[in-house]
Amino acid sequence: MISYSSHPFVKPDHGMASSVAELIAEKTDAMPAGERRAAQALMANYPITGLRTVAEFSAQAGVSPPTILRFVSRLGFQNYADFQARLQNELAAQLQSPLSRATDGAETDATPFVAAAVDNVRETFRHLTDRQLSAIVATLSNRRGHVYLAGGRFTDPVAAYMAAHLAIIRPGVLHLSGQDSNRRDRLIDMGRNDVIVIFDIRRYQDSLLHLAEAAHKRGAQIILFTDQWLSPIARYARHVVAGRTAVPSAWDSVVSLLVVAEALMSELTRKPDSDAARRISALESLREP
Amino acid sequence: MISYSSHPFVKPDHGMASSVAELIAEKTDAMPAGERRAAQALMANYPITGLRTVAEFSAQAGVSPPTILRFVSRLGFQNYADFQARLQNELAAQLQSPLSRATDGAETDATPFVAAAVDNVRETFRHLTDRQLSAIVATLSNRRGHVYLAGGRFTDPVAAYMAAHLAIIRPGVLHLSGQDSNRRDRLIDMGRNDVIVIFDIRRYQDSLLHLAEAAHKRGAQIILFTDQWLSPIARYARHVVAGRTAVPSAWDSVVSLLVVAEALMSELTRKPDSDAARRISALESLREP
DNA sequence: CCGTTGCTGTAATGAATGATACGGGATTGA
DNA sequence: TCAATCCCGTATCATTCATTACAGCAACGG
Repeated sequence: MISYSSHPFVKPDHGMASSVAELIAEKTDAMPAGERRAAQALMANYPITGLRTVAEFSAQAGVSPPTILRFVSRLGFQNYADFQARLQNELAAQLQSPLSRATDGAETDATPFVAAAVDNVRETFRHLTDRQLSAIVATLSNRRGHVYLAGGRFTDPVAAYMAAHLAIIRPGVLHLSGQDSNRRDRLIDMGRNDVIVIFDIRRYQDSLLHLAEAAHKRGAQIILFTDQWLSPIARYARHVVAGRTAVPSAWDSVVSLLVVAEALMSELTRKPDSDAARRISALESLREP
Repeated sequence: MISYSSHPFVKPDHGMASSVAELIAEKTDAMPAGERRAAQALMANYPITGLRTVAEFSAQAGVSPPTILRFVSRLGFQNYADFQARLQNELAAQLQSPLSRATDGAETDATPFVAAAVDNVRETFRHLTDRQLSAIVATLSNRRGHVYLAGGRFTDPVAAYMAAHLAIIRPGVLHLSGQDSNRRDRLIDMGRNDVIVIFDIRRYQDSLLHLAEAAHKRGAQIILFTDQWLSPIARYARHVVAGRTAVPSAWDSVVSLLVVAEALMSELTRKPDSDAARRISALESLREP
């Protein structure tokens, strides 16, 4: 497919070690395990952790205080104070010119892949109206029937993810996992009040089409998550979410579909007539004692 | 409207002033001369000066150390440590979403949720170096052992998604689904050449920690996908991917972790010494005839 | 002009921090 | 498998830090 660069994950290279972050990136390979944990903890929320005390730093990294000191020493600093001074100077310089950094980040994304994924999400939501989303939320709120979820080869995990949340928010949620037999058996229970959420992106799977067809004949409402070229299931679907899936990769991306699913779960939980909060606390009390 | 769920960095409110800067603006008029000089010095390059020691702060303001402490006390803080903690928390919150301001000026995103998700993805990759990603790709390329994948309550689908792709790219891929017994049984097979990919975001699950611990003891390399607050598994991990998961929702978002996983799969497939292309076509010919 | 009040700096103290020496334990190579 | 090396954590030390007490000083009102 498209090869944007001979080197993987290319980012703009600012020369060598102009910042502590780059210094760490260079040397982290040649570090022992403990110091590498320190580096990872620091990079996880850079540079705040480095501004705290050695004890706090070490606690967050899960290592002993001396390991932190060895870590800064390996980076080339004479003592912890010098290290912190360097971080503070970087921070000061960064805070003084927030605009230049903001435009830097906004224009050139980390990698072509990330840029494409972000574009996909934005574009997906640009083509989704609030009315559509609200309608789907309303459909999923209907307590008079069950909600079934199913997906294809690569989208079934997305269905499972959505089912995991939905099962907490409301009762009667069932994830129809991979096996066709399992799906067929559940079909006989489907009726007019039921909803089935199907994820199907290219290459569209016949088994899902058959499932949708059968569910449709039984009167179930179909919510379809597909790509921008629309699965044939769209013919039977009550609601269609068309997400952008193209990325510079050999594989398609389901990120945009996942964001839509998460946004729906968020709204569903926020809904006034939803007793999600009560169910969550009830489930937690069931789990702990 | 928006309920930012319980958050490690959320701190007690010291009145109606939302930030220390506003607090100073309110009270600076009613201050004695020396303390006012302290306030001015702090505001001159906020908040760096407040993060230094009392002695340095006092030197920069041209007053004595006790004056700094009286200044802090007048702001309502009980001691200097509380004051610095508050400043650090503000800074952390500000650094966590530096791009949101940039998107404010440009195009406003469809919903706060989408904006947060996009920021999360960008921020996650800003903290991930090329070298880290390449190292993970290299680790996952090692054919001399197996690759196991496991996840928590909501992240297990992400593990499954990654496993679905990885199983096509290379042999020896195994998704350790939910059941602990299943996981325990597989542990005895793990050795020095094996890799285990674990997804664990808050609330961190003990079962995953035990799994990681055991795998680590057996010499397996751990690749950890977690949130920015770092699962305790980070202690045992060879590689740590710290994704941003905070969104204006009752649930956390795994979108950033998914994007990282997809980016890794993309690179892994593109790799020159990967026979992914051959495997893909071979598998397709197995399915169709 | 003097007494009072309030602000500020110097000095001393106890706590907490960064730094170091040492021994156990894991890892690596032969 | 064994030995050498390196790594890491516990315990300890010296230092620095924040904090408090106290005295000098200026400002203000009587």
